This record gives sequence, structure tokens and C-alpha cells, in this order.
Amino acid sequence: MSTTQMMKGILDGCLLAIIKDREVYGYELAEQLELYGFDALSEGTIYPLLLRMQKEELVTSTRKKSTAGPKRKYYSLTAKGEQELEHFIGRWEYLQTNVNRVLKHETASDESQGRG
Amino acid sequence: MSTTQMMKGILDGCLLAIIKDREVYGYELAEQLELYGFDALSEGTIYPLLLRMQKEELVTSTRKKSTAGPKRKYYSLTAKGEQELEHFIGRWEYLQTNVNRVLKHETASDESQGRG
DNA sequence: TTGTATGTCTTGTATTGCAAGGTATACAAG
DNA sequence: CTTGTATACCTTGCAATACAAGACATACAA
Repeated sequence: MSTTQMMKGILDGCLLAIIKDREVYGYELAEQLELYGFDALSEGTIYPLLLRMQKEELVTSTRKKSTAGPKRKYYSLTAKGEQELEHFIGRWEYLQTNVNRVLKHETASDESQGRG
Repeated sequence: MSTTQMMKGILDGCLLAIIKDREVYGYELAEQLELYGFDALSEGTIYPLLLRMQKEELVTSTRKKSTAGPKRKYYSLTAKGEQELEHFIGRWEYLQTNVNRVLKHETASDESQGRG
């Protein structure tokens, strides 16, 4: 039982949201996601995603020294990245609304009467 | 801008939820999902999913005559399918909780203090 | 040089939504 | 019987993406 498939198309939005809050580096993002309640995420998941987002100009990166290890690559959001985050939030709300409607067997035309 | 990726691992749960409510046939499921607010879903999405779920013994099917066309294949949930639906709901709540925490920048240890 | 912890990146695989196209039934019109 | 339309189901091939496994690099201690 895993949520692997469910993370598709959602993880990138989560990364954008975390990066928007403050500059973070890749290794740290995996830890952050755990703080938010997710199971540990592989670096093989995080890094390709960050590179893809950088290629799409959603984020920029700057290398900074670490106290204990190689240089860290800190990411921050571009204007385009902030826009994409807004789009993601819209898609996420759309998904949440519709899935919850299905689970409650309330069609869209039932609106929010919630009296079952 | 589409929610294609976000549907992965979620659509099957939605189908289980709809089928649990009442017997439905594949062609109808696409229409049902629209009633719940989703954009139109391709039959190339629905049918392979139903076949997969039947192979996994989550659903069973019976053919019944249609008033206007070939026989319909009506699906209903097995006990295993009901269990899987419960598991799905659990995963969905886990996902909802954690993504919403990320979007609000509330870590799991912040619990539900919501005073930001 | 060896070992440990910290950090980043690459390769290959599995899953799954979807477009495109094929097959089959019912019915009406000719 | 053929043609056209609506209904209904299925298959093939593609694209996107989370992930395991492993490679590579830096800092520091023994």
C-alpha cells in the first residue's frame, strides 16, 4: 500500500510551495516533506524534478557552501514559478472538490446542500 | 494546463466509489465523472482501468441488454473491492492532509492550532 | 588512505492516463 | 442488403513521472 501513484503531478506543486516559503536545497526538501507528514521521499525523485523545474524556468538556483559537506544548491521561485504554483493550487482544489464529491456521492449540481 | 498526472492513482478510487453506490457500466462511468465535476474522460482511460480492476478481483461484471446498442457490462464491487476503496480513502486523506499542510506551511507537529 | 556524513546527479523500470482506432449491436431509411 | 447514426466495449502505442539503485563529490576525523 503506497501513495506513489497519487504523488504524480502533485509533488512538484509541493516543492514549489516549500521553495516559495524560503530558499531550500534539494537534500533538505526530502526532510521538509517528512515534516509535513509525507513518507520519506527518495533523492532519485527530488533531484530530477528540481532539474526539470529549473529547465522550465520555474526555479533558479545558487550554490552555497555547507558547513559539513559539498556545496548546496539553494532554489528559489521565479515569477513563472509563482504563477505555476497558483495554477497548481487551482488544479489541486479542482481535484479535491471533485474527488470528495465522488466519495460523498454528491454531484456538482447538488451544490453544497450537504443534507444527504 | 491539465490534471492528467494528478489523476494517476486517484481515478481508480473514484471508480470504486461510484460502483459501490450502484451498478454502472463503463460508458456510463465517463458521464458520471462529469456529473461530479471532472472534465470528460476518454474511454481509453476507463475501460483498461475496469479490466485491470476485474483482473485484480476488485469488481465483477454482468452483461445486460441495452435498449439502444450492444450489451452493457455492469460492474459491482467485490468484498476485496470494498476493502480497496477503504484503503484508497485512507491514502486520499493522507494526501489531502499533507498537501494542505504544505500549502499552509504547517508542519505535522504544528497539529491543528491553525492560528498561524 | 580509510570511513562516515553530507550533498548532487544519472540510468533504467513500472505505472497509468490518454489519443487514436478497431469491433459490435440496434434501428431507421433506402 | 447497404448506409448512416448512436450506443457500447476493447486494444495499441505514447508520454509523464515517482522511484530504486548506484555513481560522484566534498568535508572532516582517525
